[in-house]
Amino acid sequence: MIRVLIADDHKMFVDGIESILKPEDGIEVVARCYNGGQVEKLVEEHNVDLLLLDVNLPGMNGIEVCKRMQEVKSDVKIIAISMFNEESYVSEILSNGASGYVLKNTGREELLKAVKNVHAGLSYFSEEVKATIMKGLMGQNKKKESAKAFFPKVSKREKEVLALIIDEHTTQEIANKLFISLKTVESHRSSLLNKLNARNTAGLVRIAIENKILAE
Amino acid sequence: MIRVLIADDHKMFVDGIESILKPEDGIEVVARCYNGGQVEKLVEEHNVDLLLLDVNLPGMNGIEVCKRMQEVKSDVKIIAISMFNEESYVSEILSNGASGYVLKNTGREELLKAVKNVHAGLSYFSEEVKATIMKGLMGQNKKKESAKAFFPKVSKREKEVLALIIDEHTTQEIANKLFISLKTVESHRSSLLNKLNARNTAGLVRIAIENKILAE
DNA sequence: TCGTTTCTAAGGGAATACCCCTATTTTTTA
DNA sequence: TAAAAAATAGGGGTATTCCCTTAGAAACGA
Repeated sequence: MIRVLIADDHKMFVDGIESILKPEDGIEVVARCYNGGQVEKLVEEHNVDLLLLDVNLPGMNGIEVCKRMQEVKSDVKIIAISMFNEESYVSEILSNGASGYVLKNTGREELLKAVKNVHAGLSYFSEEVKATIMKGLMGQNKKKESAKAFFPKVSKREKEVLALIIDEHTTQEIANKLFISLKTVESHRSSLLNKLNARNTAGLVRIAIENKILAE
Repeated sequence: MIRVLIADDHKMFVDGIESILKPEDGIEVVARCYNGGQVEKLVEEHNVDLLLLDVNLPGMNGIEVCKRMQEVKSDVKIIAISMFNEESYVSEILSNGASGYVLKNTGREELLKAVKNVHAGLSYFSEEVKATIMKGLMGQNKKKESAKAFFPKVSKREKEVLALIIDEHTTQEIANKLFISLKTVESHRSSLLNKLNARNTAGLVRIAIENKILAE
């Protein structure tokens, strides 16, 4: 018997899910709630196996609930449900412990399949959700390039120096490693500060990492 | 007519793809090659619309070829083909311009669908590939946590100081902002260097960002 | 309440980074 | 082939970080 808790602030929707799951053998809806804060308590009280969790809950949202569940009761499986097919929601909640993600326009058969799959230790995602993620993956590069363009290009030697700075080497150590003078390395550091618009080493490292300067 | 170039170092495999595509109306294999270096030249010479590209090519690998194509001929569509359903390969090549990713065990119908979809401006991925990516998304969190555990916990005040360091403030500026003495901030810096096992500011910033110390 | 951690702070000194300037040689690119 | 960019390097000085040691007060957990 799969013991299910439904958490969604739209009552009509909770009823809808329940009416789909109720006739099914082997599935029992043991509780329902309309905000995130109650989830933890109900999971304990009703010995819940699987949580159908709305991503956009009032109060404590779905992502926070997921994190909390991982900490206190990581054996409860979670399927995220959402109105929105948003890449950021999907990746956020999946990396915080959800095993499935279905959209609210999902039909009866698909929902049942999701519940059974996830309970069996597998994962389940709507086709649309998978498509969104793949699309996001493809888009990644373009955003980077537009952001990158704000910096004058960093030369090959500068990148070498930058890499060694990030790797915690001092100017003297860098000079020794590259067989050049201390003053030359200082020169490169100075250019880097200018080009990346940094005030000091801390900024240099942060900007270099955030903009993946070394990965070009 | 879709003008196709096949790039794969296994001749038998190239022949296989060609035999699938050849009988098809509207598709023509205009060239084939067995290493990455030749791709650019052949694409120009044969006015190629779509490139079927092996990810693991000798010499210049598929990912590099993709990057190059985006720079010099971004209207050529690319479908990546690979023996391996590896998350890193998939995300890498997709963020570098490929519109599809199919595995080498893909059947005739699926390959044709991929070619037609991608040529029409859509994308195409094998089911197994989509599953791999989703699985990868789910796994992200666990790795982070295990890495985090290696550090002693950073106190609240230390995090404030760390944040300001990363934001390019000097010790004096931080002291002023937090209404504490210069020496106190130095003390916090010193503890941070110890706790995060860093040699200097550069390391502090890198380690803090890589391990998302401030996001806890 | 008692130990532990955290936050606070200091002196003093060595090491490192940052800034200004200039300048030659090599490499790249238009 | 001339101009531009990159790599090299110096002098001289200031600012900042880093290291060592010590230590009181506050907050916190058991």
